[in-house]
Amino acid sequence: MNKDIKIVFMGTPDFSVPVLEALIKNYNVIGVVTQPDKQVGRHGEIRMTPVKELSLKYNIPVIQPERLRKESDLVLALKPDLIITCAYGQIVPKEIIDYPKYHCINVHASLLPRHRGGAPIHRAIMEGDKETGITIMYMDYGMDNGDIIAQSAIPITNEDTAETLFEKLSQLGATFLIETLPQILNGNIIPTKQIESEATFSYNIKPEDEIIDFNQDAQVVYNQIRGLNSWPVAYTKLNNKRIKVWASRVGSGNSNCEEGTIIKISNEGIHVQTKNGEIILTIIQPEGKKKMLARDYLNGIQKDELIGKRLG
RNA sequence: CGCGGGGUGGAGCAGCUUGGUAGCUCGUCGGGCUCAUAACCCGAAGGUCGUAGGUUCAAAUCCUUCCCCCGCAA
Repeated sequence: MNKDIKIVFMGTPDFSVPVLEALIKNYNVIGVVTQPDKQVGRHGEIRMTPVKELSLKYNIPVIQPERLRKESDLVLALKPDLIITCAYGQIVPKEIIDYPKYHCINVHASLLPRHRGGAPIHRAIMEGDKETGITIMYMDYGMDNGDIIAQSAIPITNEDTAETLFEKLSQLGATFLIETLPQILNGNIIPTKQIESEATFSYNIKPEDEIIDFNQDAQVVYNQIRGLNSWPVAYTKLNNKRIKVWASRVGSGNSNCEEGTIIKISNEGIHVQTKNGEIILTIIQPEGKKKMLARDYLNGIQKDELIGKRLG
């Protein structure tokens, strides 16, 4: 392996970890850039990013600029020959992109130019895509718009959730990068431009994206629920209290009730009317409770009072 | 000291205000009905009510300590 090429890795969440680990094992990673540690949880503990944790384990120096734009010299001081980014979370400034001899390479979790942006995995499922994949590309100054080096596609099954797809893609990202990197370094690959007219953006999940809209087809509701599992999890409201919905199934029942109405309860869960049929909520989490089978939830309440109620 | 909900047999809950035989819906086990069943009927096992202390003749219930789980906000 090419141990004399000095690589700087930039990444932040769990998704980036397998990619970084693969790099560390095969190449010479001289530094890691990740987001600053931040307060998290109820007690305001400070937690380091998953990428930082891994870096410390391998004794690799970590840089955590608050604003990379203003602290880019910290990165340049490492004199990287190659920079690899993967879900870093900040815009990489021009002076960094232009610096390394072997350029900046980004590992992105979609088949670009589809799903540029910060939430490609969630949105691929929410939009009902049948396939997605990993794109390895040269970074340019815009958002995920650089030239494509290589792509690897995988199917999205109807049972995939954001979590299962995250897992698959982050493993694929790692192996595919290691597989592709030698050819990149040898100059054996001719990058291709992205077709701008086919570009779509997958913005980060906004709070309102988490609210279940029953006024859509059951499959769309289903896609939303699995697309937000296991983070941040879709929710609706019952009696003005939040209920997260972790899992659901498109049922075969139907009624002429208004969308969002609970039309039936069964061993399987809570049947709710959508625009074109029912969705069965199977795993839920009422405010203040742990997540549980809808069936268990139903054991603890007066079932009759639920039928006919509206969610949302 | 950011706001709030909660810890009761294996699961989900009620009971706590107005202290005094442990309740409900499931699950499990046994039996019955049935061609059959996740359905129905009968029966059984299983809980020192998160922890420590206090008040009381008596505490799941009232007071205090601590531990743990969770929702929101950041």
